[in-house]
Amino acid sequence: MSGNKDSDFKNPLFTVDSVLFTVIDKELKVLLVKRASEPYIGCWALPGGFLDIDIDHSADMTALRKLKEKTNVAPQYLEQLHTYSGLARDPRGYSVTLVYYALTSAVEASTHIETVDDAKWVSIEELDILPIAFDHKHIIEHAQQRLKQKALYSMVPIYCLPELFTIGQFKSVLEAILGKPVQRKTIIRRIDAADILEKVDEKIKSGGRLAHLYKVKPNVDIVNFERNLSY
Amino acid sequence: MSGNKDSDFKNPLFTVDSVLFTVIDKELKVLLVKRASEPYIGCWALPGGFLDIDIDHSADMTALRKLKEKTNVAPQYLEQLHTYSGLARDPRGYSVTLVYYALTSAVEASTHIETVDDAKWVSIEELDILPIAFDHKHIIEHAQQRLKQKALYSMVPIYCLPELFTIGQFKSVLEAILGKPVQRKTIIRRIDAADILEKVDEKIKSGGRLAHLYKVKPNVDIVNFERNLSY
DNA sequence: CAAATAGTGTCTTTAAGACACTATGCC
DNA sequence: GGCATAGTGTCTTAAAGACACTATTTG
Repeated sequence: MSGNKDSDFKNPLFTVDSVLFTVIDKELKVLLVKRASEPYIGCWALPGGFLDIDIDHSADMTALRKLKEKTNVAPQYLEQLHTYSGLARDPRGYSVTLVYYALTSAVEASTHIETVDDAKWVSIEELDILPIAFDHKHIIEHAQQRLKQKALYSMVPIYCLPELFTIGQFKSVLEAILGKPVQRKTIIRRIDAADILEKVDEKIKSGGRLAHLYKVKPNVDIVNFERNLSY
Repeated sequence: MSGNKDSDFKNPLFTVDSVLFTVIDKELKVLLVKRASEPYIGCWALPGGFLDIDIDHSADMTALRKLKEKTNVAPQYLEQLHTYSGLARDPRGYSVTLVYYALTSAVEASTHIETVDDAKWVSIEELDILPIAFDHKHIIEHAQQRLKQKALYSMVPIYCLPELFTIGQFKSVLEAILGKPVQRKTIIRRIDAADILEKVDEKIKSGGRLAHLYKVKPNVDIVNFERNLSY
């Protein structure tokens, strides 16, 4: 029953946050911003904020808008993770936070991030030594787990890559996400089966033999495979 | 950034709804309740309502509480589906609804439902001919799709079954969810591999040879398989 | 030529699909 | 016995893992 007569409820505060991932130097990174106000002032937190009903057609817009403020670009992939709620998560009172997870290519987003000092890419290991606000460390772990799962059965990790990329780069991204080696052969087979990438008529140097460049075909959907990579 | 100083935003109305599934007579059914007030008075809608910050420790509690009001039992399985938001979904204004999907065994829930006339099990085909409130038809389709996906790679459909059940019943549930036949052999292999069910020392008649009864082992987690059933 | 990375060939392994077969209960 | 459902055996098929092999580029 969406909505009732009796809307004179204490309505909880509703916010939207995002866990934006990318892979830099074969390491999985998360975008965090430094809090400028209490509580948790000076701590690092997920980018996000209040849904503005006048400009955000939906919560997706809120997530994109807040991410754009920090990175100056829209992430290549955005999906809802979970909605967290309760009294204990924020000292100011009962809160409800819709969290997204998102993927972007490092090159596009990083130019802008490097110019500001209240936002940075944080590697997963760094999370243990940085002060993280609210329950955001827990949320990031949850998001990482979900991304890992998604990497096992879909092509979504390509959205951590720039428009043109090589199989070797894709392999690095997958290995950063999964935390374990992946066979080149398996990746090639999946690229073949998914049929959502096309070879670009261009090659790039990579330390050895020149590598083919690939890009995502226009207007393709996410493809799920019937079989996972092994855990 | 969960929360800010400036909480003087027009906060959207936040509600929690659930898509409760079960399988009755080899048909997938959804629990709907008849709306008693405007808008969409007399139409059928998903059970749900406002989060009560005084009694709901989290949104999960809201979903469970509202479902218990209608069925008198807690569903065996509950998971977040998606959060829907926007201006167009409710004529009264901008709304944000966290939707869960849930599974229950028909026998436990149905006794109570049959005593009230504002709640009933609706089969998926019936959705086209019943008047459905808000965007709930779309939400149910989304939930059904997700349940289907989940049935391909996990054991969650067992939560549509009573405590003790046979492989034949499990097969019926799977087939109702997937809308296509499934091999008994495949189910048996999965039960074996998942190792979360145990044979009960009891058999039940089923029209032919007596069937073994199974139950879920205590304190087991959801198991995901590395390979899907085929689409 | 050596080192490095790109890309192929192919054998093994795992788990599902298909389907024939046996088993057991009720009429 | 005959029907219906339970349950097994086993061959086929699909796709990942392992890994050796060839190809191409730079130094």
